[in-house]
Amino acid sequence: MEQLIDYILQFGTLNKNQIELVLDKTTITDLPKDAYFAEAGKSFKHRGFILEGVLRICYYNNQGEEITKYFIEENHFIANPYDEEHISEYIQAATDCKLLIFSSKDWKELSDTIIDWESIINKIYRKAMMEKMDRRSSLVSEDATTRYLSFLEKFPTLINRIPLSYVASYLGMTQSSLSRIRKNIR
Amino acid sequence: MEQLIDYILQFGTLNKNQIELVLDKTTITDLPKDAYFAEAGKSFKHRGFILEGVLRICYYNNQGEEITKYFIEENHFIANPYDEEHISEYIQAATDCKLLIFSSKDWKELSDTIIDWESIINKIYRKAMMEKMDRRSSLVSEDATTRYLSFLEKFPTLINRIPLSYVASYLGMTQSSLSRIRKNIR
DNA sequence: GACATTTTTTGCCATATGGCAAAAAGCATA
DNA sequence: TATGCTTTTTGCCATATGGCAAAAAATGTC
Repeated sequence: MEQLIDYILQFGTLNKNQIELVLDKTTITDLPKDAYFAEAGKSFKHRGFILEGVLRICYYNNQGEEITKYFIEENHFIANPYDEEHISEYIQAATDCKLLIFSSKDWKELSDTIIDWESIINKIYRKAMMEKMDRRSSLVSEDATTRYLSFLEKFPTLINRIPLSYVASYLGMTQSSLSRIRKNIR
Repeated sequence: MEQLIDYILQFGTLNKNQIELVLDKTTITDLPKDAYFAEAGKSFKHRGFILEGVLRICYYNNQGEEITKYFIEENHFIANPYDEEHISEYIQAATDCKLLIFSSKDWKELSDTIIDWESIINKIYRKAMMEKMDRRSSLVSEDATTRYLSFLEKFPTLINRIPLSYVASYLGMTQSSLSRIRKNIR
């Protein structure tokens, strides 16, 4: 579980006891590919940290198409982005994942016990949101080929591990267009 | 300045003294259309709150095109989204604006004095980021006409107040395409 | 290895959007 | 109102992307 601590310590400091406390609260879990970590409309208050694998946030747009809003990578936290009782989107394992889970009770205990916890988590949250925002933003202003190439740069190992349809909906193009783009690049 | 307080109180509670303190720290300023509130590469540590008007965040992409990343509306805070010493984008008045400004020193004082300040601000920040993220996200998966129509819904009064070029770059299309779409809708 | 199932690629053609330059419209100022 | 400047619209044509269905390839299961 060093991974988790290493990651957190990039954003603030914790002493030995605090590190113990955090580790104490985690439960390690496997989430197989395609399984949901959270489902739209259901209660979702726990938190997770990805040790291995990639998850995706997705929803259905007005035309009923499934859209991948963003991917969450290894060494990132998973939380309800709206910080509400229920979640409005799906959080699904895009590959087999190994996660650390915090129950909402344990998480609250961490906030109450570790003085800087909230502030550290907020730094992490901000950085993560801005990253996703920027990525999304550049998707709007580039052509399809450029979008795909930046995807490859950002997620170099992902393309062979998840269905193309996820990538296509993330990049805002149809799967056949994506397939043609891949052909042209070869 | 009731606007500011009303807005903050949606996210937490402040007592009379705390409200006084916050108001004490604000300076009211006019920012004329096209003026910059912050410029890429420069130091940017102060904060603002928009009483009237709309600002936009923009940057230049790899092809040197100016891209509007998002708009910040009335009754929202303006801050360096990366929370760093320097800013990497431009924050520009899209219309004449009336702002409340907090110096970075004053802002820090608020954090140090008002126990819940950070937590309130974080809630505000999260909500704002998620809104922008969602908006951006739907831009990727819709066709140009739909994107324009949702823009009109989200910013009903903006279209006649700012150059079409800002809107086009925000929506990820050329200005001539936007112009043609407008023609078709009429 | 053979089969069923899922995922990816391809062909054909329709449509949407882009690029560029000129015209038109709008706006400020004298 | 005339003038110059900026913004928006338009025409013409090129190109990119979508839609749909079938074929091909990959994957899992017995």
